[in-house]
Amino acid sequence: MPELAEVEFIRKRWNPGLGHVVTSVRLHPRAGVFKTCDPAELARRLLGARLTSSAAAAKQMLFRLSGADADGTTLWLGLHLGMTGELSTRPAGLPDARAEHLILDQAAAAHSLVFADFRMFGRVQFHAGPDAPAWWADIAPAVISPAFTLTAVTDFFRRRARTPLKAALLMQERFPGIGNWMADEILWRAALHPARRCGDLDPAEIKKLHRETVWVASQALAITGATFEDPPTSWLFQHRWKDGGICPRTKKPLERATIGGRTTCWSPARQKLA
DNA sequence: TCCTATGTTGTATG
DNA sequence: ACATACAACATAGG
Repeated sequence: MPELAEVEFIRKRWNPGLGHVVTSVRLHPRAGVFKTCDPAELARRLLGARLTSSAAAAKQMLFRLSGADADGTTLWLGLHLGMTGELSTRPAGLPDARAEHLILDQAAAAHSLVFADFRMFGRVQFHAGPDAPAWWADIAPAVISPAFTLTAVTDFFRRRARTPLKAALLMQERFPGIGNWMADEILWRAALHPARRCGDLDPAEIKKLHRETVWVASQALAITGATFEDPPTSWLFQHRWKDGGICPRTKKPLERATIGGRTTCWSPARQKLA
C-alpha cells in the first residue's frame, strides 16, 4: 500500500511515543521481516531505550532511540512497510494479534507501539552506534530536494536507454519513494506513454517528466502526507483502479496492462507511443 | 480455482 | 561490469 506520502503519514502514528521509554519489547519473529537484523539484539537494546525522534525518507521510516546503557548509545530502528505494513498505537495490556511482529510497550504513556504486516514484505532494520547506518544514509536524495535535478534524470535515462519509463520511475535509486500509483500519475500528467523507452525522450519531454515528478510528490505529501486523505478526483489516482475508468482530462477510456512488471494505467488519448 | 494486490531482491540472460 | 527481465517472497480477498 504505502508510497512516499503514505509512509510519511504512517510514520507519525508513533508520535505519541516520542519522549517515552520502552518498558517491554515483544517480538514475533517470522521469516522475512527480521531477516536483516538480529531479533535478540534488537529486543535487548530497545528495552529501556527512549524514543527521541522519527523521520521518513522514500519508503523507509527511521525511529531513533537513546539506549538504556550508560552512554545512551544511539539506536536506529528502521521500518519498511512493504506492501501491507502498518503502524499503530493501542492501549497497554491488549493481547498481540496475528501478523504483529514488533510491539513496544511504553508504560508511562500506557500504550503500545505496534508494527504489523500480514504479508511480510516489510522489513525491520536495526543499528546501534553514533553514525547513521548505510540502509538510512544511502537513500537517494528526495525528489522534492534540490539534489533531484534535471541533469540527474537526464543522465539516468541515458544509461537506462532501453528501459520503459514505467520501470524507470519505480527505481528507488533515482526516484526514491515513487511507487506504482505515483509513477502512473506522473506519466499521465507528463502525457508520456508508460512503455516509451527512457532513451527515446527529447529534452523537453524529460523536463516535463522531471517537473511532474516534483509536483506529484509535493502535492501528495501536502495532502496524503498531512491528512491521509486521497488526492482529488482531478487526479488519475481516483480513476486508475476501477474497470471502465475514464480519464479526467480527455473523458476517454483509460487502459490497463502490465508494463515494467506492474499493473499500469494510462490514458491512450493523451499518452501516445510514437 | 484463479487472479489480483500502492514492494523489493536475487538470479538468469543479454 | 552493466543493463534488463522476471520469478520469488506470503497472504487475503474478489
